Formats: sequence, structure tokens, C-alpha cells
Amino acid sequence: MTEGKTEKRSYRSPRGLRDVLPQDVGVWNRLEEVARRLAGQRGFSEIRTPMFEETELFTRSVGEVTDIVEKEMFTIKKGEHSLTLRPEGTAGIARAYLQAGFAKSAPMQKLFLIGPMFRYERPQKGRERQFTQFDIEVLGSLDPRADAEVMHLAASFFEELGMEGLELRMNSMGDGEDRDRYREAIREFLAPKMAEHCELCQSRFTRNVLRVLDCKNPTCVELHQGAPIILDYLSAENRAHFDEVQDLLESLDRKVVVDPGIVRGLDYYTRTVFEVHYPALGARSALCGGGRYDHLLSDLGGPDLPAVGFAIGFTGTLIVLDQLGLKSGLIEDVPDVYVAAADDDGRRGVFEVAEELRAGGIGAVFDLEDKRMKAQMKAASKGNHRLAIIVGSDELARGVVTLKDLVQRTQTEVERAGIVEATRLALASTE
RNA sequence: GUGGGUGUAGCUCAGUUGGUUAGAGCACCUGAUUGUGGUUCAGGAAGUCGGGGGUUCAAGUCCCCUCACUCACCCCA
Repeated sequence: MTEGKTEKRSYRSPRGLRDVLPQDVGVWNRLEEVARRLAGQRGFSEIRTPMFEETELFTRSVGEVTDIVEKEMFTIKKGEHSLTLRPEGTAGIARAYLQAGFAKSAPMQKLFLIGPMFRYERPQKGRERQFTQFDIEVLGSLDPRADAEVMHLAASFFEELGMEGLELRMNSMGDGEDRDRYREAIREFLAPKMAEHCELCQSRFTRNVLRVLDCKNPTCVELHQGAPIILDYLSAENRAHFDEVQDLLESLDRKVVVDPGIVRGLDYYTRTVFEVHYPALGARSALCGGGRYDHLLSDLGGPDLPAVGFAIGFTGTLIVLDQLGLKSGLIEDVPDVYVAAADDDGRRGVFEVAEELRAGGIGAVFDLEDKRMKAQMKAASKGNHRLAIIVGSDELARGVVTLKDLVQRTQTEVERAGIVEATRLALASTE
């Protein structure tokens, strides 16, 4: 606590956090509007969970041996409590589902959430420390139609925004026994080569074998050539599920690319995993990632109910929309009337007229900067208002106001008393 | 965490081998038009040249450190 004059400095938003300025809010609203509409049409209900949760919720669900938990969480310690800003949406939704008793009262839930997530990472293109996600979750169903429904919905979201050339990639992570058998096969495959792997791989080998294959270290990638592929280990049941999801999507004319390389970075995934890519984006082309998490609810203390969902990141979506020139064309609604004061006597009248119009349901603004008449007219025109109403001592004396059509560039005088009605008429004629 | 690039007016940038008061366009303000807008013309305001240190008679320009932004790797939405 210093006293006296403090040094003058400027402030910036924290690293990796950005402002959405008024000129960009239109696109954001559009993304949310499309998300809400598509979700609503399909019977998904909106849910809003807290921005932070007990840290343990994430270590349990996302997995201790994941980048998210190992190095990307914003954690706050308050006394005994450890709280973490949510790095993703599914864990919180699953927790809320159990807490609300849905597991017993109404296990089948289709839910969606739109909101900010937080990860402590080094920012770069398409990656921020606070980012917004659109999360979709179907809880309580193992039906392959649920998988296909959410996958189709993910792709539809982007298409609805005008994007083309998307790629839907999927894989299966198996479940239970086949997952165990695969894990064993990987362990056998890797064991003789472990000495040559990097430190991270060696640590993962004992803690979570499957993630060893995730390593991008060139030496390790080389060592992984010829590693067993999980699709060869699927049980008949899981194989049938995998095939059925593809069939369903093909019946919607939706092409799916099977990509055995998709191993999602979160431990809770089982069976179906998928990503929606926009290949032209390059480095970070995945706009959406998702899949099944059939044991997450049980891992969090609930019954063993299956679920499937995805998360779409707005950051990447906005970059693509910008690249495609689809961000423009969103005209912001602006008040119809600019009320201008011709002189100092008019300033009070301007205030009263504006409020009278607003009370009558007409949008109106006026100058708050002591601008001269000319500057006010300039502002009216720059602001894209349709009408200007001019109030000055001359008008006040005669009980009228000047009504000017800024588009047609015509003007008339109308009775001050009938201003709302006259403005309505003028607006109707310029429709 | 590891590399690369960039930091000059609100924004986009120019500033030549270091050399007098640091420039342009856009935006902003004023006037031409003493009560009327999108054009034009004239004028004006606006910069600790990211910050600190060093070399030099002289640094926006060269060197070192630092911070910020940005791109890529890692990972991921």
C-alpha cells in the first residue's frame, strides 16, 4: 500500500484473454443463436453450471494423467478448499445431473451448455486461456442413434453458419474387456522399446499406457510404427455399435472418415470418439471434439449410465468464419431516431422528446457531448439513424419540432404534441 | 515448457549507411456554411519511437537486458 502519487501505468487484459468489442458481438450472438436453435429443435435443454468446481471433480473425470490436469488448470486455494476454473464442460454437467437427482428421476437427459472455459496454456492462433464452448450431452442412452444424432448436429452447426468442406472423423476407443485387451497388447508392443522413449513416455507407460501413443516426439513416433490398432480388438458388440453409427450417418448422406489416430485427450472417453475438422485451417483444424463417456457418471459416484456428447469451440469457428468472409452482413440494430438540439435552449427539449419516443416504443438517442448542431447531424448520419428530430428555441416557441428523413433528405415540421404518432408515420413511410 | 517474428499517433504503417523541431493515410476536432449530415477545401489536436541500460559529439535507427504481442512446436475447443 503505497501512499501519495502512484506511478501512472496502463492496464491490459490478462494474457490469453480478450474483449469482445461491440462490433464483434453480432457474430457471437449469431453463433449462440444457431446453437440454441439447433439444440432446441432436437429436444436439448439448456443448463448453466458454475464457472468453477472442486478441483477433484476434474482430476477424477478428465484424468490425472492428462495435460489438462497436469498443467493447464487455473486453481484457486481458499483455506482447505481447492477450486478450479472449469477447463471443459462435461464434468460439471455430469456433476449437476447427479446432484439434481436426474439419475433416479429422469435418467434420459439431453442437455446443452454455452459458456466460457479456462485453460492455462500458451496462447496462439485459435487457442486462448478463456474460450467459449457449445457443449452437447445426451445422458442415459447407449443407442447408436444418439451418437449419430450428436455427430450430425455438430456438423450441421457449422453448415448452418455457411461453412463447407468439413470433415467428420471418428474412431472407437472400445470399452471394458476389449479396451483391457488392447491396453495389454500395447504394453507388450512397447515394453521392449521403452528404454529408447522420452521421459514423458516412460512415465505414461506405467501411469496410462494408451497415452504413450499420443507422444509426438519424432523418435517415439518412429518407435510406434506398427503398433496394434484398437479397431482390431473391439468386441463384437462394440464393433457392431461402431458400424451402426457409421451406417446411420451414411443414411443422412454424411460422410465419415475412420481415423484410428483419434485418441481424445481426456480419459473418460469410451467407444465412439470423433472430431469435426476444417482442413484448410491447418495447424489447429479441429473445431469440435467429442464422443462417448459411458462410465463417467459412475466414476463420479452415480449409477453406471452411458452418455455421449461434444464440445465446439467458438474461437476456431470464428477464425474460419472470418477467413470465409462470413462475418460481415450482420447489421446491428440501431435506434431509429436521433434527436438533435439546434441550440442551447433545445437541449432540455431533446431529452424530453427522446424519452417520450422511447415510452412510445420508438428507439431514440441524443447528444451528450455538447456538440454543435452540425456535429450532431453528422453523428446522426454516421450512426445510421433513419430520422432526425430537431428541437430549438424557434420550434419551442411555436410548439413544433422539425422532423427530418435522413435517408430521403427531406424535412417537415410537426406538432410537438403529436410527435410520437408523427414519428411512427414517418418511419412507416420510409420502410 | 521450447523455438521464431514483431513492438513508431486511437487504427494501418513509412522512417534510407545512426545526423537538426519523428512523418503519411484513416479516424477525431475546428472553420468555409453565426440552426442541418454522408462530397470537397483549409486548418488543428494527438507519439515518454514498449521499458531499462550501454556505445557515440549525436540513437526510432547499433549492442545488451527486460516486458508485451504474435506465430509455430507440445496439447487441445
